[in-house]
Amino acid sequence: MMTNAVIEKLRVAGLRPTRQRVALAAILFGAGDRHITAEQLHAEAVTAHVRVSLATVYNTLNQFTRAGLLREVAIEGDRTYFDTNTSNHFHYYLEADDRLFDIETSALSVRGLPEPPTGTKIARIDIIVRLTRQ
Amino acid sequence: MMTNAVIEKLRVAGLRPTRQRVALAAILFGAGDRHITAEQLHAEAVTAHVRVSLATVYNTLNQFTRAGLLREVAIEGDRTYFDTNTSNHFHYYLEADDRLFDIETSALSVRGLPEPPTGTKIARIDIIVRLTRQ
DNA sequence: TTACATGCAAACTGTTTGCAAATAT
DNA sequence: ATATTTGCAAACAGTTTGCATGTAA
Repeated sequence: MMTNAVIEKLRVAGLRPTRQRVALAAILFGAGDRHITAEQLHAEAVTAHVRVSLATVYNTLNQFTRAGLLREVAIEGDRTYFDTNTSNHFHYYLEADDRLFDIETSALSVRGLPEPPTGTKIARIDIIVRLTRQ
Repeated sequence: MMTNAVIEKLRVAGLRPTRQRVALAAILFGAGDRHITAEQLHAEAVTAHVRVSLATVYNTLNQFTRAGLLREVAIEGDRTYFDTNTSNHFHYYLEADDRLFDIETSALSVRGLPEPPTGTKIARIDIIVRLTRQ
C-alpha cells in the first residue's frame, strides 16, 4: 500500500500519521487480508527495520480497532488476533497450526435463528469453523 | 445433582472423586446448563463453604474439559468460559453484562459452507451471536 | 509551542506449575 | 502402601500503564 494512501487512511480515522503508525499500517494493509497477533506484527516490523516497541504495537492495534480499521477475532487461547478485513465474514481456524483464515464465500448464512431475548438486538454473528487435519 | 451421581460421573470419566472434585462437579452439574469462569466457580465454592484453592479450580476445570465433561467457549477478552452443555449448540453473548447463554433451538443451521481446504476436515462449528441492548 | 505519541520498565490479570503435605484406593 | 490430588506461592504469558522523552501540527 502506498505510503500516501496509508497516511490518508490514518487521517480519515482521526489518527496522527506518525512514523510507527504509518509503518505498521503499511504492513497490515499492504498485502490483502491478514490475521495477525501483536507479537507477529512486532516481529514483522523488526524484520522490516521499523523501530517500534511491542507496547506501541499493542496500543496501535487497539487504536486501529477502535477506529474501525481492524476487527478482533475471538479464539480461545492466549493471543488476540486482529483481522484487517472488517466486513461481515466468517473464519476457518486450523488449531494444529494456530492459523486463522477467511471463509471464501458470501453465500454462507445462518438459518433458524430465534428472536433474540427481549430488550436486546443482534449486533454481529461470529462463526468459527474449526478444522483438523484429516 | 445427587452426590452419588456426581461420584459416578467422575469415575466414568476416569477421575478420582476427591472432595474438591465432587463439590465442584455438584455446583457445575447440579443446576442445568451453566456458563462459568474459574473465578466465578471458585467464588461459588467459597460461598458453599467448600475449601478449595483457585489453582485447583483451574486444574479441575481443565481436567473436566479434557474428560469431555465441559466445553470451553471462546470469547474475546481475558477470561475463559466453561460450558456444562457439551452437546452441539450455539451461544448468545451479551457484551454489556459479559454474559453467555445458549441459543434455545436445534433448528439453527449454517447454509452455504464451502468445502474445507484440502487435507482438513471440519471438527466443529462455533457460532456466537453478539447482542447489544436496544 | 503545544498537544499527542512513543519507549521503556514496571504493573497487572488470568492461568499454570513445582513441590511438600494430604488423601483415595 | 502407593499413586494421585491438593494448596500454596512462585512463575509465567499476554497485555496495559505511568512517565519522561520525542515528534507532528
